Amino acid sequence: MPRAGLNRQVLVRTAAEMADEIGFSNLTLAGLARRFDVRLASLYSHLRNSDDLMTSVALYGLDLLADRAEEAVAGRAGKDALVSVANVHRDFAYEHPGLFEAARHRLDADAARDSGGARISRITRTILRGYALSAVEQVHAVRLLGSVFAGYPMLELAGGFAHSDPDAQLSWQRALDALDAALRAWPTA
Amino acid sequence: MPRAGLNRQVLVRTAAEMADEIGFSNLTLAGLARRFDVRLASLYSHLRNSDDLMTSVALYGLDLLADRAEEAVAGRAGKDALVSVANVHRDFAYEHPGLFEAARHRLDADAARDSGGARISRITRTILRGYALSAVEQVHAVRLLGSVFAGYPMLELAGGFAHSDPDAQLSWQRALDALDAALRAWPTA
DNA sequence: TGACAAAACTAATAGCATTAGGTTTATACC
DNA sequence: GGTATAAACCTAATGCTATTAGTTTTGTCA
Repeated sequence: MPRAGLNRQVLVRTAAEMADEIGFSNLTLAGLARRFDVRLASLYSHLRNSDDLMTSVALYGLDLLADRAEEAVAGRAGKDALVSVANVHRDFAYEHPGLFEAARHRLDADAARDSGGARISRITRTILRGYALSAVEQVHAVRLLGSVFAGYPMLELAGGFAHSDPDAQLSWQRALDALDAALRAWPTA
Repeated sequence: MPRAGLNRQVLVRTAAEMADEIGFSNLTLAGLARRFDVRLASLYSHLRNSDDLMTSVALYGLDLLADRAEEAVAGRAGKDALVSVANVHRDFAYEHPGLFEAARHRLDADAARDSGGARISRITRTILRGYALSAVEQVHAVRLLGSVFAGYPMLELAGGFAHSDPDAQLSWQRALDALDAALRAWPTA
């Protein structure tokens, strides 16, 4: 019988697809092994353990999101950049609910430092070049934006806004309008 | 040998404590049974299954949070109410990280409807009485506030803002200042 | 062709969840 | 006080996931 030809990258990418299909929290090594018609123990040639896979999927998701955010911000400024990057986050959550969930997987400090997460922070900061904020205030603003970029789609996917009257899409636009206004009139101490 | 004297409420309350100690995602029926020095199977006299426990803990957390938010908003208006309720969320996340995590556990539509989550939405809406927004715009604003109330502490606990230069507490105050400004100057279409 | 490393396997252990079915305990009633 | 009963708790068994140790197979390169 021929070999499956597994390697770390193929496993992580397939696990990422599975996470989007069944949810990151339902992802298992056993399920991944079944997907390749391979015995569970065989995966240990390529992965240290279960958490290694989960962490890798989380990092993969963060990188993918950072790539898209990078494209989205290129050549834009001000509200244009804000809306563009914000939509990348929300679209990503819809397209890749499993990876979006994975992105909240706890990373150790080392892994976190040079992850896509750190890149996303930097990208978010470039949005702010279109607004007049001091360096310190920029950090505050990045944190606020990050909260909304992560929090809004999370609540939306969790069904928090489900089928209630004003469309979630409209609320999202309003939220971005409000954030733009807040950034333009940023209250300095 | 005397009975443990278990019942659903005691189990859920203890599970809630355990969630805060070890994390909601590490909560297991087996661990709960050990806590009471009882066989795992015995729990099934009081709980339908594992998800029943998780859901119950989630609802317990939402109720507790809603109670605190209710107290916090009473007799306040405008920015005073905003800051007060916002701090309830953030303090809750620090005091009860497990329950805060549990609050994001997916609920079915029935359970969600009359959960503390729905109550929290209503409470958030009463904050807005201090600002001049139409009924529809209030819903948009509630969603924005909810995103920040959930998203900011989540990122903060996840270590997203960890030990980087401006204190997370200061960024939080700035975020609330900005939200207050955004609500006062809410951009209407 | 034969040696070697890596890939994949078998087998064993351990933990959690769940169900079926048997005991024990508290209690309510005679 | 004795006894019936429901509920609380138990044992036992099954199936799933994760992990490790040790073995066989396969591709490749000399």
